[in-house]
Amino acid sequence: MAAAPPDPLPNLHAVLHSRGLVAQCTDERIEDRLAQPVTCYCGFDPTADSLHVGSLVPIMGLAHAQRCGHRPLVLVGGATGLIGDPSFKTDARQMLDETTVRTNAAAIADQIGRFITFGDGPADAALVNNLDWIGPLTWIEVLRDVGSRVSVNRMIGMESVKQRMTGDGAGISYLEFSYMILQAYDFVHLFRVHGCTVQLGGQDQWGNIVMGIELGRKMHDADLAGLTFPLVTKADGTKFGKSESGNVWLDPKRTPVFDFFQFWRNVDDTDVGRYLRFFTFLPVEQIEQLEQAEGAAINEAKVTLAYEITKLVHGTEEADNARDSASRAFSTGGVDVTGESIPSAPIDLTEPVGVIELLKQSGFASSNGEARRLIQGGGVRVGETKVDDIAATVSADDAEQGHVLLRVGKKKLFRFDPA
RNA sequence: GGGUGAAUGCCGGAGCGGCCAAACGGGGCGGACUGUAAAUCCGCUGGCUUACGCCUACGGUGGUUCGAAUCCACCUUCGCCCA
Repeated sequence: MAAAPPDPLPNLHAVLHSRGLVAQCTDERIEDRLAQPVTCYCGFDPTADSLHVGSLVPIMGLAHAQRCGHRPLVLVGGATGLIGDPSFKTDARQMLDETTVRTNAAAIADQIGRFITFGDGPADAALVNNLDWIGPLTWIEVLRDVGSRVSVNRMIGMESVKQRMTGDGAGISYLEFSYMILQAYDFVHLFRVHGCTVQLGGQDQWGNIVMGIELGRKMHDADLAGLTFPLVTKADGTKFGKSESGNVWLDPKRTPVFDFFQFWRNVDDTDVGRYLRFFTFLPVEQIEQLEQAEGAAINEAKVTLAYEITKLVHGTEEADNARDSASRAFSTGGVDVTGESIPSAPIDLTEPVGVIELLKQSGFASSNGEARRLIQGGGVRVGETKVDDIAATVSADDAEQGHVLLRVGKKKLFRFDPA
């Protein structure tokens, strides 16, 4: 074993624990294990060409690991993405083709690269794709080397499988059933090739992680461990990570930075402290101070939360932009909302354009009827002026500081830039 | 393979052959109140239309009827029971 690093780094488990990021771990003595630098991994599904905020917890987990001197492996599930994880899903997942999976994997790795450092150093992260080792496997090899060491009795006893086999679920196909074997095999492979001994994952991955550990013991007498992160919940009980417009993505093309910022700015009071711990690197002491705030002062903490996360994901400049735009739009009542982060589109104002048309172009209304209802409900403003006529139009004269700002409700903004 | 039940709008879930764009609940959106919070209250919630109205919609295809989400036949899918 290598000598301890000269500057003792904080213990990963202690760090994660202090931030409420530990749901379960397999090893009572995980702290001892993590006293030495280890190689750990966490998997991400390449189901889209961007991650969304739901993946931030595992990303932060890997980032903390790296900061504690460990070597993170980012596994993109190229192979498992071709199958679909059945864990706690009610339906079979859509399968993707290999080209898509490869493209998505690259995009995802790029996003994760903002949180952790890739390279060749001892604690530098590496990107691995399980398609590279699972792809070449033959059916016979798998059955003989892996299948002989896996108990179906155990598998059907797992909660994630049970749910699909009983009740009113959609049933489970053999394909999906095999998913967990692939994931277990990943762990064993990474142990063999990279000396990886710890797997991190969401709480829903517990069963899969445990399977990998058992398989490692049976195949190589390996001593593996796992740690899961808690499920991110919301005070109102709804699913975390969704906004009116669906998933909140890390890709600014899917979720404009302004909307991203606002997503965090608008979290429930009671969630702020937890989210600060989960999603920022701010010292716990500072977070404790922030969450002391009572009443309206808690908004301070929300701004910090939104700013810090936006900075991590989109960079300082974008974060400044979003924060300033938001504060102008909501606090000072000004209309100087020119920040680049606000969703916007060009417009031709040589002829007056109906407000209904603008509502449709901004995506706030999907039909004339919906746009009309919004106006009739009193929810539409152009700049600071409330629109109360469904036939209202906007012309070049209505542009303020060269822009037309369309507002729906209290929080939704869209900027039109006249050509 | 046999028997049986179901299939409705974003979801759940009602729905005597006409009064059904379809009760009710949830969700979502808008408004009031606030702190860009929560709770509460009010309104809206298929498309086109200023509106009268028209169109599309109750798994699919045909049929009965002046008229069908509601009746019949077949098909598809799912659930349950038996083998």
